[in-house]
Amino acid sequence: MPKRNRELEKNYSPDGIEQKWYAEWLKNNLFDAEINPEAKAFSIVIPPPNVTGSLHVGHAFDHTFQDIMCRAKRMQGYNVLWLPGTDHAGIATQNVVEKDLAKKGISRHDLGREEFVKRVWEWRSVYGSRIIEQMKRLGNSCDWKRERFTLDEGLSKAVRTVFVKLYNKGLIYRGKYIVNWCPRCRTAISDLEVEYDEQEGNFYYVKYPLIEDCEEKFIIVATTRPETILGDVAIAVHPRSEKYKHLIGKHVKVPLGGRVIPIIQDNMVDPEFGTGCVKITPAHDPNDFLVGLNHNLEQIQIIDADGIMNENAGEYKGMTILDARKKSAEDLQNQGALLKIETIKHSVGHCQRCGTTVEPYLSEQWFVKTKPLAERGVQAVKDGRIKWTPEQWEKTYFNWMENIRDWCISRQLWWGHRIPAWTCNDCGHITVAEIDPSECEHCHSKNITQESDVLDTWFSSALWPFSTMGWPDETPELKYFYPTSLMVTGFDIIFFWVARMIMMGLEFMNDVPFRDVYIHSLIRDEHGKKMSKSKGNVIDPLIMIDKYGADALRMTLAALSVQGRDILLSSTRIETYRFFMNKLWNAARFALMNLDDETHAIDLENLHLQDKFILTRTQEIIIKTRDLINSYDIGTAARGLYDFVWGDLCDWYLEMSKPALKGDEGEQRRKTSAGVLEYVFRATLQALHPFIPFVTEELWAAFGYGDQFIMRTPWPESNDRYIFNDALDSMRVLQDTVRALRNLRAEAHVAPQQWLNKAVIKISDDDPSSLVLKDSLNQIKNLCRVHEIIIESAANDYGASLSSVVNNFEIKLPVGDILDVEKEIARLKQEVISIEKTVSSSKARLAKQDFISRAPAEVVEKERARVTEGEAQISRLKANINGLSN
RNA sequence: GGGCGGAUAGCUCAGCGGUAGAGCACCUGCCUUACACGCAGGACGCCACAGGUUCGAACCCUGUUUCGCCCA
Repeated sequence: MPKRNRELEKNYSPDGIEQKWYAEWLKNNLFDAEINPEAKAFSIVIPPPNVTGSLHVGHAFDHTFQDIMCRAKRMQGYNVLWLPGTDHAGIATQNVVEKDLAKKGISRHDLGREEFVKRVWEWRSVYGSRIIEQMKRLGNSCDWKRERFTLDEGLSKAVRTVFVKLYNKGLIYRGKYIVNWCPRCRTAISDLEVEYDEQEGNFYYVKYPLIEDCEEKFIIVATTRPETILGDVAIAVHPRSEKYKHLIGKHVKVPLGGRVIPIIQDNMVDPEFGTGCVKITPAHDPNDFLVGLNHNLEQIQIIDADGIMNENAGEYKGMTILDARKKSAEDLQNQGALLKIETIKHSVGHCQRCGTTVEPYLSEQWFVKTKPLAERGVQAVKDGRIKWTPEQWEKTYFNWMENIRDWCISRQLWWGHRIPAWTCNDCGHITVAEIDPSECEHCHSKNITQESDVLDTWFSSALWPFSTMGWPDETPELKYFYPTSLMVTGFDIIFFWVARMIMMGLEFMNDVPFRDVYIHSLIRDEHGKKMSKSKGNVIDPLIMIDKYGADALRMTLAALSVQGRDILLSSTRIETYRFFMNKLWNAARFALMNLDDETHAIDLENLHLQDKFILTRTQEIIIKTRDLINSYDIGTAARGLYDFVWGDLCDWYLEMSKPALKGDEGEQRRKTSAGVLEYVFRATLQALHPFIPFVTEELWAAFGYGDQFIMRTPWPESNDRYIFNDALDSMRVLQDTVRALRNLRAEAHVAPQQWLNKAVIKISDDDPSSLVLKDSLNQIKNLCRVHEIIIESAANDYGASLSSVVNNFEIKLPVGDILDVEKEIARLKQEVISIEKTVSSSKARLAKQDFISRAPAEVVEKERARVTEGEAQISRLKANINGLSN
């Protein structure tokens, strides 16, 4: 027998309650994944957040979505694994620790590699769990016992295995190429880690004097980077350029430095852009680099790794790029080589981590040859082995995968997976091995040195779906939970994670890493602006949780989520759902006040309209919510639950049940009503639980079901016996009637709490609505605060009345002297006009032969009914107007 | 330059072939013994523009305008 808690506070406060239940769930190991081949599995690996990070609202959304899925699937009988963890964020973490050291005046070079890495680990042990603790505040039901870190032992082993296998397959290579270089982080970064940004810049028109005797004395080249002129090795023109083709093969003098360089032809030149020819600086521009390779041009490096001009830059040596740019422009000006300067908008790359302008930099780096991997990745989606939601993102994925470029994976950092390659100082051979070798595999020299670079953090993230489950060992986890069921992430991360995980999963597991990908949109501020610390428009989820509770934040994020549109969040939005928690709380409080400690059977023979209505709606909502969650439409699911609880349950069902619950309709009715009430609340709390786990667990206990966690209950089953086909229609009749009557009250300025003596419903005896209304007479009285409702078909006169037409009947509210006749006539006339409008438009339709013959019969019928009903309403209204006029 | 998405009530968004919906904001009454974190009522929309398809279009098609985003 359930022991109800009838002592709920008047207002819900999440303080303490959320912490309490989270601790309880942990204590009872409710998040632990079970490996049980007898049962179906559902698994998600969390997209690992950066270990230096703190939970932002984007994470909160991403995690709320995953948590809803996991909690719902548990209730649906799956063994659920939600595997959490963080990534080691090479550049970011190294930056953080270096900044700390800098405060003490120490550089990482002072410490040396080994000591520095030790310090980073120390930092991680102190601060690395911050974001994990924050996830717990949100209510994440992750299996924390399986928490992983991309740099932990197991994952490092996986990284090494993958590196060696790819290298042996020829899919990893080393070479000197132009890469994106961040001079501040002093490392190469991948294409994906560069963010482009339109900037105003100068376009310098520079004269390069021709050496050979020609008609013209010089050729004009436009460039945004005059300082790189020092590294020019050629001028390129389009082979079919009318303007320049006669100059191909001639030479020019570089205006700075005075070297003589050739004029070459290349298709890459856009004859329409700038002056129609370009200078070629292979060491400092990615396009020029390729041109340089094709034409066997020299690569003159003039800028060093710190973004400082080097010895090849002559008198510019030691200058920063910007100083050199300024000085070169001045020097060109002074020697008359600068024709003009225009301002142009061009896109400039910046380091995603620190914002520094990225330099194209020629250096020795390691790359993954991605094409063969990408082909399989494309195939897996085309085959339907991976399904994208929303589907449109497939295109983005295909587009990237089909135009994929090799991935620069080496980073000139100390924090990360050190590349397992050793160069022989004697023969130059590179030994790549899973276990640190003691000699060169080629010449057996012991004089070998390990590569100092580490791997891109995302290299290890790409392995996350299987490395976290123990790969390369064959573990029961892999067998049971791989491929994972779902990957949930934002579209900004499709390439970083999703695409690379797919490639690596197919290559090493020979199967996709996840069956479904759900891509959600980004959260922006209330004005649609991207949240950023510098703009100061960041909504901190932890502050929101403190203020409104995790449930309110979760429900907000869930309800606002729509496919294919950014989510605009503001704290007033969260407040709305905070109010919803209170509404639910008070509805439960009301229920508890009206339930005894027994659970009563629902006597199907003893149900009233409101019972049938809410039972029917409950069946709908549990099915609909389940299906919507399973199709990842949590927004519609959350909004549906909100409307159900606030509208159907609180506004109508609870209000209508009050008399029966009080015992006004006898003991049998009280018991049955209590049975319905309890049943509905159980199902409602269960359906809400994945969205708002804390308050539902608290209320579940308050209802006296504390011997079992709601979290571990099965999803409510729908029951056909609780579906009453005409209950919803009947309810609509009742609702229309009540609204009309309330409207009349408001019209007459009757205070809400004031009881009126009498209202009259004029309805024909054979109208089916008549029975509905008669059956619910008590409810109507209560909802409208009228002592007596007369339902009759006769035309009795009750004196001066306000009136309203509803469907095929009429409501009159006798108000006597207080009736403002003129105002009432005006109101009724207004009503006539509006009904006439719809009637005439319906008539116009019905007059068209095409409509009658082509539209479905039911549509035509509906139109006819509209006319009949409308005309009847008009004549009633007119009769009332006449009555008042006399 | 290529691709994607949006344009619906003052704001934020649902709806996506059968005469427009919610929340917030606004206006009018109310502390009616679950809830003022509330209740009841109200006002507010040529559904961006122009064509087309259809008996019928906010919804489908084609253009245009405009605002975002991604890729080069």
